This record gives sequence, structure tokens and C-alpha cells, in this order.
Amino acid sequence: MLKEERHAFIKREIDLHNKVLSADLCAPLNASEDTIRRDLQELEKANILTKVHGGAISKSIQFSLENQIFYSQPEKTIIAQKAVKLIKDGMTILLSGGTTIIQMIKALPPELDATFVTMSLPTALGLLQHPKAEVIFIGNKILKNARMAVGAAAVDGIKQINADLCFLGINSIDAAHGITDLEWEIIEVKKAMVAQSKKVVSLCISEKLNSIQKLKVCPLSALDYLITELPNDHPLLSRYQMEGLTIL
Amino acid sequence: MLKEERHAFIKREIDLHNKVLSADLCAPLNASEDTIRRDLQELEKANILTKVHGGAISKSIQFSLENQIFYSQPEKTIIAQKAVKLIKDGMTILLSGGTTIIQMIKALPPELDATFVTMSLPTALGLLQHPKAEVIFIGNKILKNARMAVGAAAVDGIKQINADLCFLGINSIDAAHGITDLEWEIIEVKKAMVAQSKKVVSLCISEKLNSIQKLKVCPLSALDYLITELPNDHPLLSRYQMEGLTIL
DNA sequence: AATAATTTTGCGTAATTATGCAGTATTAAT
DNA sequence: ATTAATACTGCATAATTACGCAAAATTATT
Repeated sequence: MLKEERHAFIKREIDLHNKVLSADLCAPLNASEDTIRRDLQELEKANILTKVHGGAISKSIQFSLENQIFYSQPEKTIIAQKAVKLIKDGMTILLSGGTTIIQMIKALPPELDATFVTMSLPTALGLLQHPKAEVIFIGNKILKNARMAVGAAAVDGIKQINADLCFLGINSIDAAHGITDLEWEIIEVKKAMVAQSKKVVSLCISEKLNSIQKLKVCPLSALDYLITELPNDHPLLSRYQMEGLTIL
Repeated sequence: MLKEERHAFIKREIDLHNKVLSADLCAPLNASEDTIRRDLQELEKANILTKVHGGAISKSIQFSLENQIFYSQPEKTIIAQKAVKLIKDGMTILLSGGTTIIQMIKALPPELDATFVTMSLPTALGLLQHPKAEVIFIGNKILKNARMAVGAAAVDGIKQINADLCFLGINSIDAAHGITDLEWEIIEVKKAMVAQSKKVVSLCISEKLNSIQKLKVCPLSALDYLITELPNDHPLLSRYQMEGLTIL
């Protein structure tokens, strides 16, 4: 791995969490603590971060007292960690939009070599940071609040794809009603995504479990995995397990 | 294998993965490390990549956020002000990528009601900030360096459009050679954009006037307007005026 | 087609850079 | 004050690069 790649990784980590621990960087970067420390020294000299005992912190945040920013949404990070384990080299993967998906992208191992297909602009932009990922954007009219492409041409585009996995960021899921959402145009797209994937993974923070909205995307039977931040034997999840979902 | 072929291979590799290792290039290119290193040096001099110890990395990725966005160039603001005056309600407008175009988007009057079509992810994301603009994204495989969609499907998508105006962020323009660019895939897209538009506007900071690159997008005769930060009677521009361009 | 001029390439060697390790010093926390 | 974790120093090793030069290939010229 090139030194600059490590630096890029560290920068991204700092942007993301506003801090890093040297020890935590060794494994993903496959380098000794000495090397990491030297990296941090260089980045400090370049005014990119502030080195502290045990790691480094963001320059922009060092005087701010709001420690909340440090912990961006721990639930979503947990979900992201579980989700990336499903992805293997060579796969073709459909991704929706949403902050949970963005977290997942950030958790992708840098060596992963896979193809990602999405209609979400932020998702696509996030994927570009990944060194190896091939990114396909299915375009058409962009729905502003969702920042994703919708409409007939987008749906047709999805139908060209045969994906191994589909990751859906979920607004509402319920044992009886399956996945539901608010906007007709988004439903159309999500339906197509589900239809074109061998396995469907739904990512969902627990507070959205057992909620229902007006429009139906798909029944539970169309799903294969459900990932939340909860341990997989949590009582809230048993209902979904009984319906045949694999809980991670 | 010809030098140009090696260069093309290296560029493609950088676009794909955002980095290359010198050692990894020897085998496929059938050349010694010395030759590879010299290739990388040349490509660096041509502003195509950044050489680092052990290989090279993509130019666009390394500055992705921090450097470029914060220091917006005043020339580009001037260009943007001139450019938006051409846009009227109800128009359909094709936009390329690049920082100049981003500036122009920021300068769009909020009451403007027009349709924008683009293949550039940052451009699309910028347009979403606008209250009224309708945004169409022409998708396909995303070229990482340029952060835009390229390839046959993207070109086909553009051919569905009949635009009133096309704004091109320009890398190189020259009175004799017209607009030229570096990458084949980008050329293809820009050609299609020019072909589908009633009027073509080229945005170009003056330092890029009278420069030439390897691949041709279109001759000057295909252009209608040229916008730079210079006053329209500046001697650098007279040559273009003589060729029939309207200088703003 | 032959020849000259120029460019490109590969190799040996020396210099530089990157990395990891061992031992020691420093820091932070209890 | 004790202890564990982290940081620094110097050094060894390996990898990468720079340089000079000669062979090979390409281009231009006659």
C-alpha cells in the first residue's frame, strides 16, 4: 500500500470521526505503529491534523467543546460493520441512498474489488472515494429531496442489472406489511432493485422497526437479511426471524 | 509496445483505481521499471497524475474536497456571472463538469425555472441546491477522475436530449485546433453534448486559452460563445472573435 | 533503401526513501 | 508512585529512485 493511500485513509477517517487512534489504524492499513506515527507526523506538518498522545484529532474540531460530533451515529456504524461482511470480491451490488448506506460505504475495506450500482447521488459520490470500486450510476430525473434518480428510465436501467446483493436503507419495516415508504417514485425504484437482486439486505436502525407508511415496497418474503444495531437474539427481532429473515 | 499505448494503459488504470504501483505495470506493459518511472514522470508533467514513491495516484482524488472547494478562484466567479445571463426560463440546458460550472450553478438566480441535464455528479449535486431547477442525470459507468458518467449508454442518453444551450467547462482551446481534451471517454461525451445543443457556450479561464491537447472535441465553428474572465476586447480574444465566436 | 540523427530503453551502481525492530524515555491514568 | 501504553532514537533492511551510459529502436534525411 502506498504511503499516500494511508494518508488518504487517515484523512478520511479524521473527516469522518474527527479523531483516530494510532492502534486502530495498524490493522486496516497493514502497517506497524511506527509507520502510522510517522504518517501522523507528516500529516501534522502538512497542517491536516493535530497529533495527540495515542492518535490524532481533527484541526477544525480541536477547540470545539461539542463532543457529540465525535460520535456520529454509533448505531449506523454498527450496522455498517455488519453489512460490509456480506460483500465479496467480484460481486455486483445495488445500493439505495440514505445515511446508513453512506456509513456502509465508508466501512468498505479498501482492497474490495466489486461493482456498485446506484441511483443515489450522495451514494455515488461516496463510492468514488473507494480505490477499487467500479461505480455505475443509473440516471434520469433527479428527485430533489431524496437526491436520487427516479422515473421510468431509471427503472428500466435497473432492469438491465443482475445484482448479487441489494442493500436497502429502510424508512419503515413491519412484520405484517413488509417494507413501506412515502413517495411513489421511490417505491417504483426500490421495487425494481429488489426484483433484480439475488439477495436483498435491509439496513434499519431499531427505532424504525415496526413502523408503517402509506406505500408498499415489498413484503418481508422478498427480503433475505435484516441488519440492525441490535444483537441478533434481541426480542424485537424474533418476529422477523420467524418470517424467515436472516438477522445479522 | 508503443509509448503512447503504455501511457493510455496507465491513464486507464488510474481512472479505474485512482492509483498504480510502478512494479505492477512492468509485467502487463512488458517494460522495465525505469521505463515505467519515466512514463510516470512524463504523465506527471502533463498534469495527468501525481507521482509518488512507489507509483502514482490520481490527481483529482487527492484534492477532492479540502483544497479546491474552499479557495474558489475569483476569475471563475466573473465567468459565472457572465454565463448565467444566457439562461432564460423554460430552457433545457446541458452542463459538463468542472469547477467553473459549479461556480456558475451557484450564480443561478433563484427564480430561474429551467431544466438542467448533466453527467457530472458534482454538478448534479450542486443543482439540487437550486429551488426550482429540474435536474436530469444521464447515468452510466462513472469515471472516477472526472466524476462523470461516460460510455455508450451515457452518449445514447445525451442523444435523447434537445438542448437550447450547452455549457462546457474547457481544458484547452485554441483557434486552430478548437476544443481539445485528454481522455477519450470524456471526448465522446462532450461531442454528443455539442451535437445536441442549439447553442454551445465554452467557459474558459484565460490561462487555458491557446493550449492544445491530444484529442479533439470540436472545432471552433461548433461553438457560439466564449466566456473568459477578460474584458471582451482583450487582445487574447480577438483571434476567437474573428473566427465568429461571440465573446462575453 | 541506406544512413544519420534522435529518441527510447535497459542495466549497473549509488543514493535516497520507507519501514520495522529493539531498547529507552515519556506520558497518562490510577 | 506504579504501571501500562505510547513515543522517540538509532539502526538494519528492503524497496524505490536517480544517474550515466550504451544498445536498440524510431524518425528524418539523403
